[in-house]
Amino acid sequence: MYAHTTHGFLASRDQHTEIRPCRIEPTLRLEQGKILYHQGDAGETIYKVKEGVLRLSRVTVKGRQQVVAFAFPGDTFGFPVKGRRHTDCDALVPSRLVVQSARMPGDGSVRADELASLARAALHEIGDMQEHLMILGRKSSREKVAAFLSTVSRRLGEADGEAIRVDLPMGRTDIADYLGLRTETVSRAFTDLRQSGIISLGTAQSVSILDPEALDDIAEGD
Amino acid sequence: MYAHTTHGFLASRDQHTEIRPCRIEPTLRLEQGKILYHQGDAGETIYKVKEGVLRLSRVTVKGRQQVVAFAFPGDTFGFPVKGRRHTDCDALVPSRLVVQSARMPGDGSVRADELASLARAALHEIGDMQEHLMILGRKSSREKVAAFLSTVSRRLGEADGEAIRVDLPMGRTDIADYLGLRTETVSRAFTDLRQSGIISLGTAQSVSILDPEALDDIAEGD
DNA sequence: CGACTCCTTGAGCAGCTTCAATCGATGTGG
DNA sequence: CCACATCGATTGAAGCTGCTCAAGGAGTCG
Repeated sequence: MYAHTTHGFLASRDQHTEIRPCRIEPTLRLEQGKILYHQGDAGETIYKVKEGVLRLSRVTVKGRQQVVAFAFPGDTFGFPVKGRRHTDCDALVPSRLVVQSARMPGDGSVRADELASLARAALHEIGDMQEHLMILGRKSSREKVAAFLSTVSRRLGEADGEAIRVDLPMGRTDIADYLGLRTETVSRAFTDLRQSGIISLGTAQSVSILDPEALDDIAEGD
Repeated sequence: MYAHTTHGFLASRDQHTEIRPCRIEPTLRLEQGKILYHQGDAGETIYKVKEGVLRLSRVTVKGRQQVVAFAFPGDTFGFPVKGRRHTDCDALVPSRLVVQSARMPGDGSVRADELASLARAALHEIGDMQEHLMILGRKSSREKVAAFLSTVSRRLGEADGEAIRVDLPMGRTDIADYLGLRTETVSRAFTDLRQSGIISLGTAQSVSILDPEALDDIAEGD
């Protein structure tokens, strides 16, 4: 079970779900496992993660899942294309989100700074997805897992002397579906990295990265 | 040599970003093989393809290439992240581009409709990249090549009775680098599809899709 | 404690890659 | 005009990586 880390996340006074009309940025609470939206849903909003981790995924005809992205605190996600969601989205851990408009001019009054914020976030998202493409297309299983751990540790990790501790909010299946692998292969890669002395595992979820530099070397080493 | 089709695209991706005749939209010509920009270059513009095909790619430390995307007529590409290009870009065939600003508010005066056009194109790009992720993560070589041919035929193909004829502007190596495969594997997939009677090959570049429906079935069949 | 879920490990197999040779189209020089 | 060189595409054979199927271990919760 995921023990939520309390460090570093933005604190908010408002713990309520209700949308207050006087506020520009209504927040939303999402319990673990709850679905925010489905692929194909109509939607004109985007979300910014205040706390928690979300999973964006698509399911294929044959029932296999591709995790398109994980959304960490600070990330903006949910960009609709032609007013439709292109992925499913659910919460891996209890999460809090800020809801923002993603309406285009012509649909009504849109503020320029809102639009710019949307554009900037979308551009950032494109950069992230290109990284993901590099991982999927050009890496071995070991390299993929190393790259994944490196990224996650930068987003969720806590310094622990030389090491970095991370409490993974997602299971092996999610990691596999993100990297285009099977859970068995991910598990073997974890074991491999552990036996190389690069990481250590408390539970399966709690990872210590003992040698971040070596991890990055493996991740880069296409 | 690639003979550019000047008419008869089966699909055009032109959004409602009509160029207004009163404004000066600078166009750019790019010869075959010429580089438009490199990864890491500073840039505040985006480009819309009027004619031709561009290749967006990134090179890894070990010299292998990942083709992130192909830009076909009607596509907008080149979104800078934090003012930097995230890929290399070069022309696979002689191309003509429309140059557009991608500056954000704060950098100067930016028109709302320009910004909205940028945002819309970026959102569209995200959708395309998600498709690419699905292809890279969850498909066999045969399925990847089928999905690729299906996409390209919709963008560049000319109807030919039941069949669709396509003149591929890219070589086997580019296709392989796009799909996360080796050229030999791509070649074998072409041969496979040919022997199944789904496609036929004039030269290696000129493909006829004899059974588009069967091709899509293979492409979907995760 | 026992049922459940998820992770790990093992063995065999399939698909993709690797290395190598051949073919075909194109271009060049004699 | 033909011989030859060149580059990309194709084909073959062998090896390796990741997948499949299967069993066992570890943590969780009733």
